Amino acid sequence: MYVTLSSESTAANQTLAPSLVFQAPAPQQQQRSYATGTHLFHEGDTANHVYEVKTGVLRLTRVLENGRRQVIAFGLPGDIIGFPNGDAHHTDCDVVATAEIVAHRRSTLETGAGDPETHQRLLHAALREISAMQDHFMMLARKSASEKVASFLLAISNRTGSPRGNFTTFSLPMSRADIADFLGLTVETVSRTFSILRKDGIISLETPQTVLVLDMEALLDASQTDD
Amino acid sequence: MYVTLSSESTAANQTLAPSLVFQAPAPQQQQRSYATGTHLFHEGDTANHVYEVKTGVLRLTRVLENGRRQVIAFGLPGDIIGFPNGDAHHTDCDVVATAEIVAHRRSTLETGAGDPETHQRLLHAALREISAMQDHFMMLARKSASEKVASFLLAISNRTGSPRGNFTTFSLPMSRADIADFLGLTVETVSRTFSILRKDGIISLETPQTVLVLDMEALLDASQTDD
DNA sequence: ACAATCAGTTACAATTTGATACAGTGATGC
DNA sequence: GCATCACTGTATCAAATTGTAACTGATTGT
Repeated sequence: MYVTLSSESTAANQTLAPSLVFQAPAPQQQQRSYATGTHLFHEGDTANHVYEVKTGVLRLTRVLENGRRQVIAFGLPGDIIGFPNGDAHHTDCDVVATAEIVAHRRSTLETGAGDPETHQRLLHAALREISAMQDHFMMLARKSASEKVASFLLAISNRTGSPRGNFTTFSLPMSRADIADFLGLTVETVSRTFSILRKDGIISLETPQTVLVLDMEALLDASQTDD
Repeated sequence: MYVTLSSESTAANQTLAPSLVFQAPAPQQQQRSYATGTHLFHEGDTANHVYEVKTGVLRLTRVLENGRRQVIAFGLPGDIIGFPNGDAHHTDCDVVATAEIVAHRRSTLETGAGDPETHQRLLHAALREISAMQDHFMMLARKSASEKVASFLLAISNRTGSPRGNFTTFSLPMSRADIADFLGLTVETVSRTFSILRKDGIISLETPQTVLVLDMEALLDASQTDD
């Protein structure tokens, strides 16, 4: 049981989707490029595909009536996103940094028909997603602001960082507001925490969007124990 | 991308599970009863089954080294829990209130072999799980303490409540500490918030574990807008 | 019967985070 | 060139939540 926002049931007693019609073996799925700002789908759209990110960055968001927004996840290279609930997407999805994406038919996820190997791959991606989200729960609920920001930088660094001398550098294509809405903080708090990390000599910002990690060990500490 | 606690990859580039050996059609899965306090599995255990809750309440938890604990979810009747990541469970699972449970083989989730209908049902449960967890993100990150507690009571009420005159009543088999660790609060804050709801005439506690909702409308308001 | 323990509750102080306001910077457009 | 706008960073103050500690009532064991 989770505390869902609407009253829609999360129980297992909902009706099964009608079995899908047979489809001819899928042609080789093609990779397409999407520019920054492009919407891949909106909340409520019929979900025809799940998306595999090859390069670039996507952003999954949900918005409440009162304007409160949550960035559910960022889609980095290697991620598969857009898992549907029933027939519909339940988040919005935008491109944050120009992305190369492979779209897989939803039927490939739901039935093995035509491409059992990809079916398995997508199924396992969904299970891995559940596991990763469970970890993220702990982060949202049990970490302080500075731990959250440090953890975030560490995660991006591990996924997209490249070495520069003894240091590691990476870009943050998303805005401070996106980071705040992802971590459950305000922009001010995110900004404050970046400043502290700079003053402590742990990171350096070449531009607001370019991070240089000066002391990876300290960043790791900061992600686990509060200062 | 999520901010996972360890550095384990959440990317899609991990190796595929070896294809599973053929299994004879599953015999009718039997329902078993588990007493309060029983452990269904621990973090790291090999995952052989996923569990469908028929009656009772389960609790999924993760613990950090420093003692911080997160209750990931409660398993209420209708829920399917214990989705594995790779071969292993990534949470602990305990019985909070004596439960009747049907165990489904993991292979039924991962391959359709033997029981394609249950395979579909489990797959859809996993996708519904992802959606429900995304909603829960917003709750953990963007709701105040009182909104969280009200939302929680509302969710339990909707799932397990029974009418008593014009009111609704239900039991809370989990401790205040469990509720706090589920909502990302402290026990004191949970307790305080219960008291406020009582003083406002929204709920009444016959015992600390038995809730009577006196004003469902007000509880719904409290779950969405802070007082 | 009595002490010990534990869950829950309450009060108060301490701390963190959020809200507000404002300044600096770079991009865009007229 | 200059105004405008979006984004970022900083400081100050207010509000919410946590931490600490004390207290209650129920339960357990001796």
